[in-house]
Amino acid sequence: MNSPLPHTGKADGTVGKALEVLDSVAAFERPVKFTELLEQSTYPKATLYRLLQTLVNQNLLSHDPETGNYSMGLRLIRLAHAAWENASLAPIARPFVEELAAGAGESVHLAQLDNGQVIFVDKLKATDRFETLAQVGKVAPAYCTGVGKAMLAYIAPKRLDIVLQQQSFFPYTQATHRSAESLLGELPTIRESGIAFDREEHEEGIVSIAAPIFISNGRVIGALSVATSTMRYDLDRLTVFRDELLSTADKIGRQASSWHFPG
Amino acid sequence: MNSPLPHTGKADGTVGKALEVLDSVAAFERPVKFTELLEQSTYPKATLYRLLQTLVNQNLLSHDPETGNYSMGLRLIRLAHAAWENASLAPIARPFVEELAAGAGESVHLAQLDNGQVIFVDKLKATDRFETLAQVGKVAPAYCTGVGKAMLAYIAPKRLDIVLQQQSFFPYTQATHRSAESLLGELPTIRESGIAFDREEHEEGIVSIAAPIFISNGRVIGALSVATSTMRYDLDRLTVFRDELLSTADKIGRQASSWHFPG
DNA sequence: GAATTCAGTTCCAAATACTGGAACCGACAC
DNA sequence: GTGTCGGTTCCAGTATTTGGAACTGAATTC
Repeated sequence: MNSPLPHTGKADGTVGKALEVLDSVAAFERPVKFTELLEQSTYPKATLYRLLQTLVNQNLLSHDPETGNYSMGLRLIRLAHAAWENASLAPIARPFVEELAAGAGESVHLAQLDNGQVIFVDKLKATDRFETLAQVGKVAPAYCTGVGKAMLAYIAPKRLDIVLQQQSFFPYTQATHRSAESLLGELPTIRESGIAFDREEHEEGIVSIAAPIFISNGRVIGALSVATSTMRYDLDRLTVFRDELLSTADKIGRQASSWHFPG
Repeated sequence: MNSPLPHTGKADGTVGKALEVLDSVAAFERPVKFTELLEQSTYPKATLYRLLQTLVNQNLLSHDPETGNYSMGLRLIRLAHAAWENASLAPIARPFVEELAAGAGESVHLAQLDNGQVIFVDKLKATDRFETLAQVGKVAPAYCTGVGKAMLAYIAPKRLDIVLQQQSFFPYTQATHRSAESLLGELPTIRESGIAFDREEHEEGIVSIAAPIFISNGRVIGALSVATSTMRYDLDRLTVFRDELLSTADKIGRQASSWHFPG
């Protein structure tokens, strides 16, 4: 479906290896056979086999004996529910996000940074009745999304260095930043205005206006954006959302602080 | 928040142990300190410490150095997205579920069986605009929910034995089955009608009518229910949903079969 | 302000689990 | 019947994990 996945660094211990395999199953985005995994893997047959077996035992993968296919396991969904409920910004932010979405009449995205990637923890679209949750958990690159850049503009310099390493700078569109330098050039502007734009950098025809969310000690913990299509709003007109967006981001930050949000 | 969690059997290898720890963090449903985990754990201090460290490295947990709290990691959400997208029934069933929800004007739940527990992979409520996804990933006992019993009625006898072991038979309400025998007594009735009822067995005031979903080889892969409150429908009147429910379950099953759904 | 706790972290030799080459198995094809 | 190709199992060598005990540093008591 899409391009180069920046891959996690060190695989410490067996657990790391198992997760690496789990990721590689996830990357296929469909049920996958042993052999397919094998040729894609650095591990020898026997090792991979045992790793898969462990994952299946643990219900992190499921294995259909009839077809020999491996697919993702339901235990992940259970675990993620716990993560979403009490470690993501989403439940705290929910009411504010709803309000913003209703007012704006466009999609609102709530994102956090995970390992140099943007991960969407909530998405709401005022119009569609049902659309939503197919999207939660989706990831996107940080360097070419509004929410991503909004967060990068404010993270600690040493963390920024690490995160920059993890960016692929794959040129999704004409407007995509192609290098760390190019991206770094934009960050001061973002800091000045407190707002980041996605100028069709990730997907042709999609633009967004994003704001960072801060916790009381000054750290960024997430970002919020209003995204829309160039069919309905051009870039300049996106600023109509600016004030609402900033005030919502602020409210979420306050709420998170009073909840002792981890970060 | 609720009662006894039936706990996974064997912890094979390091991966199993790590996941056990991960589960125990999840069970707290809030950020948790090292010590709290320690007293709850069977592992010695040093071991638990290293296990936690590994999980944090792997982004399955996050650790706030200021407060010393551990909480669930965002990587789980990313992984779960993959699981939800291509290993759960939800994306396949979505359109049918929407239709049913719209027609019924009540909540529709789509569930699968994981390790003897019911896990909700989708929930829709026709009325609320936003409610939904806080619920996806939630688990419930199989022995006292409509969807759970609908599935139990059709799984292979040897698998049923295992699953029965995993039930706690905790008496949530007056109507809850208190033993395997009691539960087994109901299953033939379910098989005759192709429909299972939740008669306020899990929660006072909540009732549901549920139907199993079969794949072409005859195996149950999930269940679908319409749930409502006794304020609006009493048990008998729930049967108004029967035909729609059965036909939707059937459509989902067909669709899943043609997609070579794992199971 | 020295003495005592206590949470959290590090050490290290012993115990254990993981590794991967090679051999094996069963199904299908030729 | 023989060959090939997924997939699974064996087993000795090796790398990881283990956990008692000792350490650190911050907070609490005396």
